[in-house]
Amino acid sequence: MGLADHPLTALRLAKHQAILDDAGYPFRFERSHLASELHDSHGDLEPGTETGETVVVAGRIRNIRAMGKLTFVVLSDVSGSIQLFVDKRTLGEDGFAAFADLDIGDWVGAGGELITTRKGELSVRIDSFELLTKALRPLPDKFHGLTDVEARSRQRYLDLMVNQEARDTALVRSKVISLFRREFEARGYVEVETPVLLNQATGAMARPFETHHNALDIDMVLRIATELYLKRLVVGGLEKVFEVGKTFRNEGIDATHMPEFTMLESYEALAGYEDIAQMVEEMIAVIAAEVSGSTVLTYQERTLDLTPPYERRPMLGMVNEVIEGEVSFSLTLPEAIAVARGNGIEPESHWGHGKIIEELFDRHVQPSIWEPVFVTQHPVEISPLARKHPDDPNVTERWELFIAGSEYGNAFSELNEPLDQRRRFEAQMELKAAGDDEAQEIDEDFVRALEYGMPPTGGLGIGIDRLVMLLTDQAHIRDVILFPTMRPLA
RNA sequence: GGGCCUGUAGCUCAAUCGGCAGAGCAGCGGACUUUUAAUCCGAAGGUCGUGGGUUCGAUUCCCACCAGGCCCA
Repeated sequence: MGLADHPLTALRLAKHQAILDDAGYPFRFERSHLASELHDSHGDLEPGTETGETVVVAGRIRNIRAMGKLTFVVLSDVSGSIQLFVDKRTLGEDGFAAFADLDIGDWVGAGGELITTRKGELSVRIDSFELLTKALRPLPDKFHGLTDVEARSRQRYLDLMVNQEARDTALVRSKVISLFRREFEARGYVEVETPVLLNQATGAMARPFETHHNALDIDMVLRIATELYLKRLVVGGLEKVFEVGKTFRNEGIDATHMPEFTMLESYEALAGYEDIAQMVEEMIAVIAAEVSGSTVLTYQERTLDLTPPYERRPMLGMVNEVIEGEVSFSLTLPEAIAVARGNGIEPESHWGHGKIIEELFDRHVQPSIWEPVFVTQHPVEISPLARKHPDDPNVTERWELFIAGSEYGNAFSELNEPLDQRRRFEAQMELKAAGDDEAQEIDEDFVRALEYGMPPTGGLGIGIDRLVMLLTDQAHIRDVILFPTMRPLA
């Protein structure tokens, strides 16, 4: 149905067409003040004040209260809103009649004296105005707004227009990324960009999106991590690099997963995993304090303390604290499988001790974590890019940061010994052959890079979306991503 | 993948144990120079998600499909 066919839009369209047929719309407009600037500088005026100060504001009409020869308008801009006091005496007969043609949703620029009304509301008593853009469609309900989850995601522009929370979340997200950049740069890191389009998906265990390059006539995949490319840069001598960008994993969608998400990865030559842990807890504390004013915040109605230091606890110990029986690397595989089954997990044929321990952790430990904890010493079997722990060759120098039941970061002392890296890749390929479709493939050029010598290096990955969820008290990843992946309509 | 739930006017929501589908806001006409979701009067506005089936008659019952949500694996 076209705009002309609907009673709510036909009249707006006719007004719009009349403007197009006449002088058209302005290309630019000079505004003297944002709404918030006026409130900040004139917050405490007595009712009935005439400041004598002339200001020019611009924004979208959010509400109109017309009472005969006087109209009150709520005009909102990026900073907030300001009331227009539109009276026939000031604006004149013709201007007042023209103003009556405006609709809620229109963009308007207006100038006049800054006053307060009898009730004390700061207002611009306008003596001139200009329609900047006509809204051809009506805005959502001025009181109830837009609440339908689907509509809010599909038409994010409407969500942003009418829901303050949507705007706040978008701004916090921007701020978080900006602060990470500031923090990394302050530590001497340089921001780099690595390829999104690859011949091979490496650096994580996940299924990639597949695509095709026409000119080269080759199949390609979208990256599932930036890890191996960033480490090539450390080999190249850049020493401290980070990248923040979109990563893609061909998986389902739920409260904490989106196929397209934003990951931050960093690599620092000469650093170990504990150095990275200290850096991360510092950064999270700084960012939380800057965006929410405190390192103690409320998430989903529970208090959460992000004040460092965070606990460090080995994964195996946490698992054995809560499961029936005890799992360890000294068990035979059948014994380990029996422990898994005794705890409600049916191991797949390609699982070893390490995978069993991880599954026990995911099922029985992770959901009950609330305060931040660095879970350390992941099994080698599930950590093909991490360096083995000097005290225990079954586990690695690795941690994952868990908060409120979810994973927020992953870091390790990077495996830099090329012969071991090749063996680890080969073990992954055996898993793949055994039916693990998320096992990694060998990246020959990455191994070759290691053969030129990578210094001891501490690496990190942080899921930006989830961190923003935490800092904005959002329960769903779709609410921190401006345009979440959705099925097309029809 | 399995289970449960939702889809009705632009928005937010009702209702119909199967018989002409309702309200508030928005919009339209009118009154009003101090409103704050303004108020008052009036007249409008619907592919009841889509397609089948049952029935004299379906928004309502049944089936399939589409989109979304919640829980589980």
